[in-house]
Amino acid sequence: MTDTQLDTQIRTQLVNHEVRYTSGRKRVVAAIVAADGPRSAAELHETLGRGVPLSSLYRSLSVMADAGVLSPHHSSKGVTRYELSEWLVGHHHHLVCTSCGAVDDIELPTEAEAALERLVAGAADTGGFTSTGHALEIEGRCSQCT
Amino acid sequence: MTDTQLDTQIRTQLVNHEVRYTSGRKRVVAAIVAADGPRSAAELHETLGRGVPLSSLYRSLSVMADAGVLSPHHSSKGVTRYELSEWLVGHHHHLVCTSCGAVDDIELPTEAEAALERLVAGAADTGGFTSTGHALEIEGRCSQCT
DNA sequence: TTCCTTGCAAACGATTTGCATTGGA
DNA sequence: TCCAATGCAAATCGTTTGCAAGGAA
Repeated sequence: MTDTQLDTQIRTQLVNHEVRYTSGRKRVVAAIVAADGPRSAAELHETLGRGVPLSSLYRSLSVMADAGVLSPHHSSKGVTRYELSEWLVGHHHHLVCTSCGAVDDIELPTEAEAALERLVAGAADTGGFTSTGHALEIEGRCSQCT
Repeated sequence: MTDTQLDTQIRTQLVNHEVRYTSGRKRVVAAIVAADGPRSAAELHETLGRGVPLSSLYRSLSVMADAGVLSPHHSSKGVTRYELSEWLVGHHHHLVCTSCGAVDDIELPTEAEAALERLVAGAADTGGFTSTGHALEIEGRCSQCT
C-alpha cells in the first residue's frame, strides 16, 4: 500500500510513540481525512461499514490521540469527536449546528485569525491562567437543519 | 423567601414555560450563581451537600435548560456543565484548563468583543450555514495545574 | 519470538427514565 | 384539587477494560 505524504507523517509520529500504523488504523485515519470535520467513534463506525468493531475504534482513536496524531473535540452531548491534529492539517475553527450537532471545519482569513490571536493574547493570562491555545465555535443551523 | 431580582427573572421565565421554581431548583440556581463558571451535575451535587439527589439534579438542570434559564456547555470528557443563560448574566467566554478540565468565565473588553463579532460575521454564513452565535474557548493551564 | 493490536464480552461512569409519592399553585 | 416535582431504583448510552487470539517487526 502506497503511503501518501500525510500517511508518512502520521506513521513517523506513531512510530516515535512506539505505536503501529496498522491497516485498521489507516482506515480510521482515511475516514477522518475524508470527513470535513471531527467525527465520533459511532459516526466512524457507521462509515467504516462495521468492518472495524467499536471497541477497536475507541482504542485506535485514543492511542492515536495520545500520540498526537488526532485531537479530541467535545461539542454535542456526551460524544467525543476526533480530527487530525493541527500540525497535520493546519489551524482552524468549527461551525457547530445547534440542531443536529454536526460539526464542520472552517478556516479564518489570515487577517481575521491574526486579529483573533491578538485578542486572545490580550484577554487571557488573567489570574494565574496561562493560555496555550484557543478554539472558536461558530454556532448556528447547518444547511440540513434549516 | 425573598426573591432577588435575578430570581424574579428566572421565576417568570420558568412560569412562562409551565415550570415551577421550587426550593430545590432555587438551591441549584444559587449554587450555579455562586460558581464562577459552568458546573456539572456531579459538581453541584457535591456543593449542595447531598441534599439534592442526583436524579433530581439532572432533571432540574434539563428542565431549566429547556426553559432557557440555563445553558449547557460541553468541554471535558463526557460531562455537561450548566451555567445561567446569557440573557441573564451577559455574554462571555471561557477559560478551559486542559489539565483538570475546570472552566472559568471571562468577559472580553468591549472593543475585543466587537472585533470578534465582526470577525465571526465575516467568516460564517458559508455554504448554507446560518450563524446564530459564537463561543470562544481559551485553552491553557489554570493556577492549580501549573 | 516478542510485543503490540484486535475482538468479544463484561465493566464503567454519566445521564435518563418508570413509577409511586410528595408538594405547590 | 390537580398536575408538576421528587426519590429511588432500574435502564441507557457512550466509552473503557480484561483477557485470549492474531499480526507485525
